[in-house]
Amino acid sequence: MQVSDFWPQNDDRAIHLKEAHALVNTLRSVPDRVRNHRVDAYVDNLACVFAWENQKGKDPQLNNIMKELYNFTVDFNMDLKLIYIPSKSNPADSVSRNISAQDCMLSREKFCLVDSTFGPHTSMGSYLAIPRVNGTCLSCGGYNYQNYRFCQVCGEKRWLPNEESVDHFSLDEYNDQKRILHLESMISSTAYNKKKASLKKELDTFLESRSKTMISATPEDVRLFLMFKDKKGKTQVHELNCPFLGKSKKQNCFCPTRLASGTVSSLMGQLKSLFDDCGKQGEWTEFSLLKQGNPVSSTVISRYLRAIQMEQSFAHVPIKQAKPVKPSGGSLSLPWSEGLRVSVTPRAMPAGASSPGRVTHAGQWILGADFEDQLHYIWSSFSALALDPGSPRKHSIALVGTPRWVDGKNGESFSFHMAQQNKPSKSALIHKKRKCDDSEPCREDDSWPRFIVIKGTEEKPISKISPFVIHKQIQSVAGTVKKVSKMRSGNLLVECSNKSQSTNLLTMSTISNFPVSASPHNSLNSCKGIIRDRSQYLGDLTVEEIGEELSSQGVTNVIRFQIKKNGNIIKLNTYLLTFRTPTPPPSITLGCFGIRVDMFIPNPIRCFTCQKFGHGSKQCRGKQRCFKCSDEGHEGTNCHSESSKCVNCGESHFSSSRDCPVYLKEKNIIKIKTERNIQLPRS
DNA sequence: TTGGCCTGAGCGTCGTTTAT
DNA sequence: ATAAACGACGCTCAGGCCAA
Repeated sequence: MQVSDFWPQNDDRAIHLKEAHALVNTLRSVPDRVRNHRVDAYVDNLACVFAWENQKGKDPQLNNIMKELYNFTVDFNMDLKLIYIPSKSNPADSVSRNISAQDCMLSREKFCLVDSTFGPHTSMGSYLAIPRVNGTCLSCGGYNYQNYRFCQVCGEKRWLPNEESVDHFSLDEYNDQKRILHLESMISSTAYNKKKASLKKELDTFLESRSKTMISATPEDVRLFLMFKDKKGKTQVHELNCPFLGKSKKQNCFCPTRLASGTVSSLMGQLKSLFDDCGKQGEWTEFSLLKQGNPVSSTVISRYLRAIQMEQSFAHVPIKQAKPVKPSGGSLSLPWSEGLRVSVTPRAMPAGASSPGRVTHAGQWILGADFEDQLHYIWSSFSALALDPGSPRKHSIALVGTPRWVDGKNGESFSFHMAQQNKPSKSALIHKKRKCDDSEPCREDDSWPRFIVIKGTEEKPISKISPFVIHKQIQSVAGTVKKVSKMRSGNLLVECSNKSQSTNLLTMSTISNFPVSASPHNSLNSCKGIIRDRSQYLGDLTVEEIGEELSSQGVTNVIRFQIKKNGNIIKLNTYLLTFRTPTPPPSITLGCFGIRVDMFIPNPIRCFTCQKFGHGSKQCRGKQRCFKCSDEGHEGTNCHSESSKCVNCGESHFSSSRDCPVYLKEKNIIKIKTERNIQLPRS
């Protein structure tokens, strides 16, 4: 029901008086609806709201209207509550800004001018300010201006004595209507519109079953409709442990069939268009008092689509129709992220071009700091193949992930783009895909972050959120995880059992409407290992070259140990490798030679200022002590004492001694920490 | 043959960067 | 400061494919 009225043009009262008066008039116009009721009225004027709430105001005129309003509520036994709504969110406001019928009227002077210039004319009826006179319609008996060709009351064509007069305003309504219908039918006869009409019918039926219409539908209704459609899909989405993972066509397994993510996206487009057509346009305003806009524009729906896309990318759903990829001159202009899934079929590797350590397998997950190198390699090898005229062109590259990067040093999230003008895309799907050759199953690798840190915000740290809510949220996002513990910083440390849990947790952005961020743990997801190249397979290769060769075996960084002897730097045959897995592999291959990998147990850090273990001099808050005599106030280089005393154990040896019992104890703690991959306090 | 699923091409819009 | 160029993205639509 819509009630509307207009103020006289000469009403120059202040807007708050008009608003208050309008409220009184509105209530008066619907007495039966408000009598004996509690009424919430949305008003876009704060002065009115405050005057009513406080039962007084500064403006006597406003107070008079409020008294009138009060009397009305008493007479009608009504409990009235005024709620403020900003003008831009107030649907009634937009109506009041529309052109009214009165606005469309010609003034008497303008009408006479038009009439004298163009002669007698038709239609417009009540939209003209001139009275209808001189002439009665034979059909309805209504009064008309004598030369009108059509009755101003019923629209019937009238016989006129002067048919020859020129009528510029007359329309060939019949033929125009016919043409409009023809044009309309052309539009509605297209396949797309037929589909849309069919979809609308289906949506109407669905909404009817929920006692809703398109006008009252919410994003939740739309999501339920999409889920209803989802059940009719024919794309089989395999579980991660299904042997048919990555296979196309229907397989003989119990994995569910769903709508392809592209179809869901297409459906969303059609639904959005349908809601637009019925007047529900613009962004969905979930948090305003009056929910309005297009429900398909809601974040509920876009998150649903993202989830579907993610689910199907994890399930390696192959793309049915494929198009060739055109490499853009070798320049890498892809947004990158942590946790991208790279899907490259083995045939994408040009024969002979891939060195043994660099083959990227289908379904491989690229994580962490070596991402850039790997992506460069994939892209260059792929480009090389695509540019090769003899290429069988049956390979694919697909990168799917979330554009987010976590700084390994500071643990901060920031967006990143390389060789890219614009910001990285929000879309998870980064590059077009080509037809997957499913002759070879996709291989899972285990380089996914097992330990995820979930941080709250300063306003709402994790500790302020109910543990039950946290538990439920983690359950809903990732299922039953291996372990959840609280870190000393107050953040949550979640240990995942499988890759999908890890990936799902990394997408978590809220817990109970409070923003949180999830990122891989900085140290627990990687480890270090030692290789001793006694046979000198590696010769004089640089660490960069070695790192590149070993990257496919999970190596993200290589450091070669060296010592200083007589002022000369001597390179040792011991290498420190960083792996992107929580534990190092027992061995790796250097080309065709296997070599054992030992756990790297770092030496305890001793502070050069206070000589205590566990921190460096940069973080030291203690006083300067001598490593020789343990006295305060001077360094060991300036020590003239003949006796020695350890700062840590008090025995007569230098604080730097490797035989110090405190040093040995520290070393043992670090060994336990490293071997069990646990945090220092627990070890 | 028909209807529905599925995907990619094309187009328009918007935001950002670069050139003038 | 402004225009042009560029890329990302959303939406529309057509056509291939497949099952009933």
